[in-house]
This record gives sequence, C-alpha cells and structure tokens, in this order.
Amino acid sequence: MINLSEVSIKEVAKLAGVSIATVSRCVNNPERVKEQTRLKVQEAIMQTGYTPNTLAQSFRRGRTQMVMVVLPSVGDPFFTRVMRGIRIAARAKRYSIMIDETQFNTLTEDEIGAMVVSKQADGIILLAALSPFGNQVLSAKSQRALPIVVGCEVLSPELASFPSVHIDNVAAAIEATEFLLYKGHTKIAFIQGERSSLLTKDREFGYRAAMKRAELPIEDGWVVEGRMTLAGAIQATRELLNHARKPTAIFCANDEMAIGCYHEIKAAGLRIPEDISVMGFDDIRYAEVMDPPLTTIFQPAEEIGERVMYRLCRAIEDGNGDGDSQPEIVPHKLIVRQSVSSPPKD
Amino acid sequence: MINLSEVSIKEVAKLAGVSIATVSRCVNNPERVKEQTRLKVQEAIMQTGYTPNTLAQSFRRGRTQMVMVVLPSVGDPFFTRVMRGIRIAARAKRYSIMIDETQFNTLTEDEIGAMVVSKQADGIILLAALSPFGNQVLSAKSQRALPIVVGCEVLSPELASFPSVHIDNVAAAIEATEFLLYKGHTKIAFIQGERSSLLTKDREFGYRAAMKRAELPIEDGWVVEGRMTLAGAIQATRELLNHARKPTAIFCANDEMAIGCYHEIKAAGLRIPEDISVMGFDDIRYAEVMDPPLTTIFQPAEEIGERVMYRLCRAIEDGNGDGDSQPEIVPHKLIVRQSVSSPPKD
DNA sequence: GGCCAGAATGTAAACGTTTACAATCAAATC
DNA sequence: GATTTGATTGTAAACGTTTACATTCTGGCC
Repeated sequence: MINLSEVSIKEVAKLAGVSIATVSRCVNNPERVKEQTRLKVQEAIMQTGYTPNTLAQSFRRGRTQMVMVVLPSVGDPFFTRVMRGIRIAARAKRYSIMIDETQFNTLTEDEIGAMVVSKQADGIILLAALSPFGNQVLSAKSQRALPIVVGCEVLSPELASFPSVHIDNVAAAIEATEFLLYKGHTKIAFIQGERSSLLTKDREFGYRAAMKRAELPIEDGWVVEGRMTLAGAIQATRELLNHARKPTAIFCANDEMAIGCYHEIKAAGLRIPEDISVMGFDDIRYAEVMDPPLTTIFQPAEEIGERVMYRLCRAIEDGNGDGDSQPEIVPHKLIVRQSVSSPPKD
Repeated sequence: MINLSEVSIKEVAKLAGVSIATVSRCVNNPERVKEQTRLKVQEAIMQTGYTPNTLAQSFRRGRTQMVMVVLPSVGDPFFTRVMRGIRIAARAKRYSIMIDETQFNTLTEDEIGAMVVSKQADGIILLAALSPFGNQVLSAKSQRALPIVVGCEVLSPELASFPSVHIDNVAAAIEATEFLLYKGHTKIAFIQGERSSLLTKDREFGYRAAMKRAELPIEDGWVVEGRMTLAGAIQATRELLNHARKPTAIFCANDEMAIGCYHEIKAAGLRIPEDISVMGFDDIRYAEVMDPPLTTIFQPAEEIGERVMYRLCRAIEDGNGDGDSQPEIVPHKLIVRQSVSSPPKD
C-alpha cells in the first residue's frame, strides 16, 4: 500500500530505541549493524511505514539519481526504441530519467543550463546534435565533471572526449548505397537530415563514398536537405521527382523520412519499387508494415540506449569517467524487404 | 556560460556584506528588500556566479517542481502529441517532467509507489488505465493529497473524483460509426484495445450504440480485442478477414492499430477502401500520409496535454485541488480522408 | 529632539538525512 | 582480572536553503 506518511527517521529511531544513525545504517549499510538491532529497526520501519525522504537524501548526498536525456524529438519512433533501452538500464540502476527535446531550441538551452547548474540531474545523455549549446556544455565539463554520454550521434572533433555509443554510420550508409548499386541503380538520390546533425553528415559521406567508388556521378540536386520529419521528406521528395534527371532510387537518412517519401512518390502516381526504389535507415517498427515493407538499415537502438545509460552510470559513479572515452561502436545490419528492386528499364 | 560552481548563498552574503536571509529574499521576494541592497546583492551574485542549489530548495520547500507522467507507451504517436502539450505547459509553469510507461507493468507499480512515497514528484498525470495500481494511488490520495490528474483516459466510477480532461469517447465513436453507416456499410467490425482501458470500452460502447440505433446486428467475432499495437491489430484483422460474414468496414480503436490493419488487409490482397473501409481514431501524424490517407477522429491531443498540466499545477498550488473535479470535455472532430468509401456491391 | 510605525535587515532554527568521530560493548588474549 | 581489539552504537555537525521572529533602520510626525 502506498504510504505518503511524514514519518522521519527520528520516529523510527525512537520506536526502535536506537539512534537515528543506526537507523540510517540499517537502511544503507545493513552489514555494519548487528543482526539483532537490525531486526528491531526493521520492525520499527514496518510499524511506522517509514521511507527515507528522497529530497533530504538527494540534498545530503548531492545526488538525485536522475539523468537527463536530450533528444531531437520524442516523437520519432527510432528514439522511442533508444529510450526503451535507456529506461531498462535506468531501472536496473535505480535512476529516473527526464526528457527534453531540442525541437524548440531556444528554451531548451536555458533548461539544460538550469539543469546542469542546479545539479538536478546527475548526468546527461545526449542523443542530439549539440551545436546550439555545445560550447556551454563543454565549458561546464571543463569546469567540473558533469558526466555526459553521447548516443547515436557522432561526435564533432572538439567533443570527441565524451564517451559515446553509436553505429558506424559511414559504413552503414555505404552498405545501403551499395545494395542499391548492386540492384543496378545508378541514379541514386539522398535525402539528408538537418545539417546540424553530424550523424546525417556521416551518412551522406557514406553515400558519396559508395557512389564515388562505383564511379557514378552525383547530379546537382540529388542530395536534398530536409528536416527529419514527414513534411521535410515530402518536400525533399517532391524536389527529387521534379529533377531533370530523376533518380531511380532514393536513400532516406531515416525511416521517418522514408514514410514521407513513400507518400509523395505514391501521390505522384509512381509505384515502389517498380518505378522508384526507396532505402531507409533505422528500422523503426513501422518499417515492416509499410507498403511495400521498407528496406533499411537496422540500428540496435535498444542496445545503444542500454549501453549509453550504463556508460553514464559508470561515469557518474567514477566521479568523472573521462578515462574511457573510446566510442563504442555497435553493429548495424541491412534489412532487405521489398522497397528496393532493379531500376525500371527506359 | 554554464557554471557548475559550488558557491552557496553564504559566499554571496559575505561578498555583498549582508546576511544570507537578505540574499535569499533578493532571489525569492525582491520586493521585500531595498533597491540599493538588491543591487549590491545582484552584483555579488553576478561576481560569484551563484545559483541556488535546487536540491536544497526542494528539500527545504518540500517541492520538486517535477511531475510524473504515466502513460501506456511513449512510442504511440498519439501520446507524443499529448506529451507535447504537457511539455509546453510544464515549461510555462517551470515544471520538469518525468515519464513512465505502464508497458512493463510489474516494475512500474513499484516505481510509482516509490515516487509517490518519496515525494520526488509534486504530482502525477495519468494517461493510462490504472487498473493495476489504481487502488494504491487511490489510497495514497485518501491519506494525503498527492495531486493526480487524468488525461485521455476516462475514469472508472471509483476514481471519478480525480480531475480529468478528455474527449467524449462515446459520442466520437458514435460519430465514426455513423459515418460508416452513412456510407452504406452494414457489416462493420470493431477492433478494440486492451480490456483494462475504459477508454476503449467507451469507444466500443459508442460503436454498439450506433449499430443498435441503426438496427443492425453485430455478429459474433466482429468485436475483436487486440493490444493497442501493430501486432495486436494485425492479429485482430486477420481474424476479421477470416470471418464467415466478413465485414466491409473496420473501425479501429486507434490509429496505431489502423496501421497494422492496413497492412494485413493489403497482405490479403484487398484494397482500401474499395474492398474494405477503415476508420481510425486519434489522428496521429501518420494518418494523412497513409495509403490511402486515413479517415479518423481527431483528438485535440496537445490541448488535452496542456489542460491536464495546468490542471495539475492548480491542484499542486491549491494544496489539494479536489474541489473542481468535473471532467473537462474537449471537442473531437471527424476527419474524412480516403480510407472509407461505400461498401463493394456483391 | 523624541517618538512611532513601518520598512529593512539580521539571527537562528528547522528541514531529514549522512557520516566523522567518539564512546561503548563484547570477546579474545595475556 | 586486566588489556586489547574490533564490532557496534551514539553524538553531533553538516549540507544550503527558507522563514518566523527579533532587531535595527528610516523618515515622518508631534
């Protein structure tokens, strides 16, 4: 039964006939107290329904057992998966998590600042590009150790000292592009995400590398920048479909955009993959129920989430975990479904 | 520049040549201090880079400025929308939010308990059916006022005393069903969500009411229970398509399920809406990019989120806001797209 | 100038823990 | 039995605020 009582450690101590220090020890270091008294205190705790006041604990210990997760958009199903992993690990490590979106950039910066300053969170998980406030977080880090771990996103050089967990985006994008090439496509377009995201740059880099290796030209206008949203993708796809040299395959920097891309292609009366092939990235849960099911790159999102969280815990517990700042690279995987075929003959 | 300094109110006081009480007042009740000293203190705060220690504040004030949001699944795009509203209001009211999913029921209950007991959150927003721990939260409420506001979900009788914000699910479901009837359907099936959710019951009730009013029979097996997930909907749709008296229209209790429903219908080689019409519920962002775009019921999710949050704030500030426990009903709207047509002739 | 009222400020307690240190206890050793 | 030792417990300070209450200003009034 949930009990919102106001009983403090004092009442327990009195009832058990011991000092408050002993009660505290019973709760936190049971091995440092005699079996007999431990039982007595245990009993008193039961009787009173005592539970430690977390506020007081946080205050005293200077720890909140909370971590802050900053991501571009909670709505993206990919991040939902990452969050699931984070949540699982957090639960195991007895942390609570707070979430913030970068979507409305301006305010967020303040919030992170406030969070950091006031030490309301013990650490930060960054799943987003951190251009807007990168410097600030960085300076915070240099001043005092507020643990930060980066997930999914790749790190810009000046931030490379943060621990991070992500896939090899370049390799994955190469693999995706090469699959399209293998299927016979030569006119391959790429819808990238926001410029600010390095991750998207890596994917673009992989795409370009694969095209180059295949000695294929990339026409002006084949690489379209969109916001990583449905609307962004729709707009980008429209541009591609109007391109003088229309691509036969579109590689979207993530699956959310592939959904928008599908819509626009169909709206134009074209078929997937007969008229145009589509490649995604992430493998969100909708990928396999799309029509046709989406060929994409699987990211072990839950695993990334878990690892990031565990990594952060280590950093928090070590006081300052910048010892092991090797990025952890987790494996990706090409998932072949039905959105890619050979290009149409013309 | 973010500053993780350890300067406390004492340093500021010393530098400004005043007592700590005055510094505190400058920060919290500037009007209760002389302009001149206020400036002096202001200056000292700047110089030292002081920011109040939130942990100490929370401890002292017994308030955390955090609220906990409990929802079935963060992954559902509908809740993403609700969360956006909550977040906006929270930001305005200077609250932070923590999220918990009921998905893995067992542990969650503990967590809520812990949260509640330790007063780490000032209030709770429930967007989920609360069967598993309903009693407990309820008992907590009776013991001491931990504000709880319910959103989206409709309230079971014994919980009706909690403030809530939601649409009229019965009316909305009637409207949806009547639209199908109006289009000429008579064989209409309903895919409901989890039994535990009252909300789904209300929608089912509306569906049944509309059918009854139209004097149409509901065959055994036309109302299928699924989990409110893609997989649940796929399974449910499969059953419907194998039904001896196959329905010509399927009304899904939410859009997420409609996505799964689409997939299964197409997998069976049927066309939407020519062979079978589909009606959704929620109007998530994917609804309009689905193929064909989904006819559904729009819920003002962001608005619900905002209202719920503001309501909770009121409850927190009033100490115990169970005065105004009238449910707030917000308007829904039928959104006609292309997933519903007249039934096929046979 | 003395007095008063109200404004401004200071003093100190309190919030519920944790923890260094001191004190006590019990058992083992001589 | 005295001494030592280690285990167990108690005492009290500390964490950084807020705030009731006491004190000191300040300026206006007689």
